[in-house]
Order: sequence, then structure tokens, then C-alpha cells
Amino acid sequence: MKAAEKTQEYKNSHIYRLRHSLAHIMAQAVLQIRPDAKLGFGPPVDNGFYYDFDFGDSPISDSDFKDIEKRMKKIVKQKQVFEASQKSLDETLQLLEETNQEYKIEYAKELVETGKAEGGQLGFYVNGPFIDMCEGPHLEDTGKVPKACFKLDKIAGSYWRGDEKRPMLTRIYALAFENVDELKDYIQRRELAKKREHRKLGAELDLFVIDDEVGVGLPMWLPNGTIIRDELEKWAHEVEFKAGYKRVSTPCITRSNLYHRSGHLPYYTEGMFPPMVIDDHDEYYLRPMNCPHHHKLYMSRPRSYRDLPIRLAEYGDVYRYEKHGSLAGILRVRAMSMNDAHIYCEQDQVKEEFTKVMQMYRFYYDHLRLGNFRVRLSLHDKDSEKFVDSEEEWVESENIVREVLRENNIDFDEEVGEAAFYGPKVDIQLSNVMGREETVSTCQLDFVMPERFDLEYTDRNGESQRPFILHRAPLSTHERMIAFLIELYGGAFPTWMSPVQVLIIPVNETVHEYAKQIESRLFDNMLRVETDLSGDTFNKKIRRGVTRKIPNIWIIGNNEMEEQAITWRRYCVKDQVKLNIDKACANLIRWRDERIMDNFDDIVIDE
RNA sequence: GCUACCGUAGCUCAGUGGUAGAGCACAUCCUUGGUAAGGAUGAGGCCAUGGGUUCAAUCCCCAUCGGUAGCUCCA
Repeated sequence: MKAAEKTQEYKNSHIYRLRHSLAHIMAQAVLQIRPDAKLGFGPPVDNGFYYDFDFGDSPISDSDFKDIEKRMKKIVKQKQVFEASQKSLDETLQLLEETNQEYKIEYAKELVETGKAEGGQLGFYVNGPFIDMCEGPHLEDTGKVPKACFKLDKIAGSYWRGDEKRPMLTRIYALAFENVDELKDYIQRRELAKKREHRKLGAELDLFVIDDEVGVGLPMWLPNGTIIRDELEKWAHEVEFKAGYKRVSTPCITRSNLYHRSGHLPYYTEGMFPPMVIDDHDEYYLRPMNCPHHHKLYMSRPRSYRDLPIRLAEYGDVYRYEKHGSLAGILRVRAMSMNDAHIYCEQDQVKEEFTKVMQMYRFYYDHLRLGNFRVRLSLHDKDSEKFVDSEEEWVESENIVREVLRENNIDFDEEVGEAAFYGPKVDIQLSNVMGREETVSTCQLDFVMPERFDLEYTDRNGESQRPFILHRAPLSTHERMIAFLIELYGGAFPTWMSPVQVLIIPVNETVHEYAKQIESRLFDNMLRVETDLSGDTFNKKIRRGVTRKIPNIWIIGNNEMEEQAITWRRYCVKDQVKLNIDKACANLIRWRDERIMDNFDDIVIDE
């Protein structure tokens, strides 16, 4: 089904009409207590609807919710009929000016000017005393709203037309579903989701902390979290080694000259920390990206076509001045470690290299069981100054990337204005437990930097050529990737990533010695193992091991000692199994070495 | 950065215009236990910070700093 048809079908659906009608009902109720409020947009959204208002000098707060809900219920009872009508622009403006609806006036004019209003006619819907410019559709009357199917949710600010230079409106979000049960079910699911939120689990599992005195958005990784980082990084080193990447290492602080050359100044200034001035005249910046340094390494000697592709990889620390209000745990930070690499290649190698990168992210995602993502082709916006001005090259490189996606049978959405300033991107988008979508992995085609850095290689004919550059980060940044993994796994990591891989719990003191023997055997195999020799009760030890989400608990008692065995209790599996110690060790080591995802219950112990 | 809400023990939270409580966690002792909380005792708080109102502020007001959600922005 095409996107347009899908939208039309959605707009005609009952849930859409219900939510849209409720938006009008809410607006009517809000106008009862704030008659001078100006209306913005009020569309249905995923779990309900919202409406934007300009309250001027008399703001509203969530303490008004009860009152508004009561008024909405009254409107529902009145069974106000929704009546559609059409008006010309003149009629529309006259009507809207009477009520001072400046935002609607702007939108009405725009709809007519851009030809989006069919025949220059604007749609209106009236229900009771409320009239709104709106294309519909709606329910027949307000009485068709099911009982208790909605609930006002939260208040948030929102710029008019999404433009931060324009007025900030007040947005009231509401939840709305087909019936009470669905509403309750959603609220319950949201409560449950909060429990696997990465910030909550990150604190519970001692993965990372963010300290005011260190700074907002500057997370510090505790030993447990650092293990997860190290394991991902080790993995990336192996995968990249096999794919022909070479590792490099470059500094996090750099003279401003580099960023004048790259164009980060001015294109990316807003995303950078302000400069440090040295010796009164010299400016240094914290780096927001690793690419310029890698380009310098590329230039460190003359390159031949025989050398290409050159793939320079670095888990590089970068610093970005993210707006304070957009920071969120480790999902959105100001200091991050990126699974970065830059691939320098000839023009006719671009497709193959791009394809290989796409295969690499696919490999990672399949392995980690990160299934629920969206692929976005991020294009430039020719009307925006955020992008390097070179229309022809933009279109050309966007075509290359689009073709790669098609040839690889990858479903994707195109979005204008989401590109990097130097080229189009393929972004892998994931949503967290609260429904917030972020870019995780990215692969970008860069046609700008070769020119700016005067990058060259000598081709078969001895002539100087510009290489193409791919920027890629399939494992994202540690911060963002681990935030998503924490939530996806609910904090229960597979053995290979787990801070503690095995917890040994002896049943009584007589087996302590045997427990210690097993512990040192695992330790000698480089496994992260702990033995609980505390004075707590057996039940308490089990409970503690489980709440720490340790993937493997090995129970040791007199029976096990006699048989040279252990009883294996896994975090994700109900049944436990008694196993000979040699076999148990072999299983564990294999899971670790092959990075088996034993935090899922389809992985079984090889007996 | 903007809008709204929030800030009490390590964590989850009660609470009051007359300078504070619970559970878990922590410490010590007792308990020697076969699959998710054994018992007792104890320690722990400038009630985010700075101003103001008041005889008196953790509580009311203002500012600052942090947090949450959304907008903008982005890996």
C-alpha cells in the first residue's frame, strides 16, 4: 500500500474520527474557561490527540484538567451534531477575524495560496457553539464518544509551526481509545514500560551516573557499565578487522582552523561547545565529530588507487553542545563515544562500500535482536542554509544512496532536511520505551569534505582524483546504543556482555571450598564470576542474584559436590538443570566466545 | 533554549507554618539455610541552593541549579 492511501484509510478510520472529534470537544471546553485563547493545530496522534492554544497572559496548568474533562463530558452528553461546511477565503477571514484567530488566519491564507484548499474553499466543522476550520472527518455527533474513553494527559510547550523563532503555544495532550478498557490497558502498559526505562535500570544496575558537579549530559560509566562498553567495543574491533578497517586514534581537542576548513564553522557551530582561547589569539574546540581528524590522516601521505578503499576506524569521543532541554539520561548526551569510521574510495566503489556498511549494521542488529527499527533516507532541504550549497551534487549523491537501498531491498522512508550538512544519510531509527524516536546507526555519503580538505589519490592513469567518503556508525554511540539495549533487554544482558557472568551460590558452608574451586576455574577462563559467601539466607542470595539480573546462577550443594556438578539457574528460563561441571564450563565459554544471546529463552544449554 | 510540572535518607515515597517519618539498601550481632525478602539492634537528612514574607519556613513568594514530558535540535 502506498503511503498516501494508507493516510487516507487512517483518516477515515473510526479511531481517527473519534480522536479528532475529541480534539474539538476539548477545544470547546477549554474556550469555556479561557474565552480569549487562540487556537493552533489539534490533530489526532498515536495514542490520542492534542490541541495547541495561545493563552496569552492567562496560562493554564494541569490542575485545570479535572474541570476541562468535566466540561468535555457535558458536551458529549449534549450530543452536538458535527456539521461540515465550505467557505471562501473572504468568508473565512471575516469569520476568523471576529474571533481573533490569528493562527488559523495564517493557515487559511497559506492553504489557499499553496493551492492545497480545493477550489479555494476551506472546510469548517460546527458542533454546538464551536466552529473550527478543519478538513475532518468527524463522528456524527459528540454523543458517539464512548464512555470514559479519554483522559487529559499532559501539558507541553510547542512552537507555532514547529519554528523556534515563532510564538510558543501551549499544547494539551490527551489519551483517547475506542473504549475504557483500551485506555486503561494503555496506561498500564506505559507504567510497565517505565520500569524498563534505561535511566531507572542504569541506576539499579550501577551502570552509569550523571553528576551535577561534573555537568549535565556528561555521564560517567561505573565498572558495570564499562564492561558493556568494552564488550561492544571488542566486538566492533573484531568485526571491523575482518572487514578491512584499520584503527586509528586522534585527539578530542583541536584548533579552530580545522573546523573552518571542514565547514563545521559555520554549518555546525550551534552543535559545538564554545571555543577555548589560548595565548590571546588561538582558538581550540572540543571536537563534535571525528571526520576532520581522519581526513588529516588520509592526507598524511600520497595515496594511490591501489590503496583504496582505505577504512579508518576509531571509537572516538566527541562533544556536542546539545540544548539543555533535549538531554535525556544517556540517550541524549553532550559527551559520547562513537563507533565511527570513514571509508575513502573511488567513485565506482561507492555502491559496494555502502552496501557492505548496510550489511554490517544488519549483522549487528540481527545478532543483538534489535528488530523494531525504521530506515530513513535523510535528504537535504534546498531552502535551508543548514546544508552546503551544491544542488547538483546533492541530487546525484542522494540518487546513489537511494539506489543502494533499493538494490538491497531495504524498506525506507525519505525525509527532507534530515541530511548531514555535507551529504545524505541513511539513518536507522529506534523508539525507546516511552515512544521517543532517535537515530541510532547512520551511514552517510560525503561529497563535500574531499574538496574542502583537498583529498586526492592517483588513479591508474597517473592522474589526480578526489576520493568519495562514507561516514558510518553502525553501533551508534555507546551511550545511545546501550540506552536502547538496556530497554530492549529490560536490563538482562546476555552472558557475553554481563557485568557479572556467573554467580555461584553455595547451599551451605560445607561446600564453600568446592564453590571456590569452581570460581577460580571460571576466573582462570577470564569469566566474570562472583561467589556469594555472605551470611544471608539461601533464599535471600537467590533473590539478590535475580534482582541483579545476573544471567547465570550456579547452585552448589552437597549433591553437586559429590557428582562434580552444578545446578544451573538462568535468568530468562524457568527450568533449571543439573550439569556436570566440565559441560557447564564448556557451555558458558562457548556462549561467551560466540556472543550467544542467551538472555533469550530459545537458547538452550547443550547437555 | 522554550512551555508545563517536579526536587524530603543511597533508592521508592509519606508528611506538617512551630526545624521530620516508613519500606528497601547499609552496618553489627544472632540465624547455617536446596531455589525471590529469617530475626534483633544501629547508623544515616542544611527537607536542592540563595533571597524574601512571617514571632516562626521543609511547607508560602521570587530567583538559581537540577530532573521529567513535549517543542526545537540531534548519534
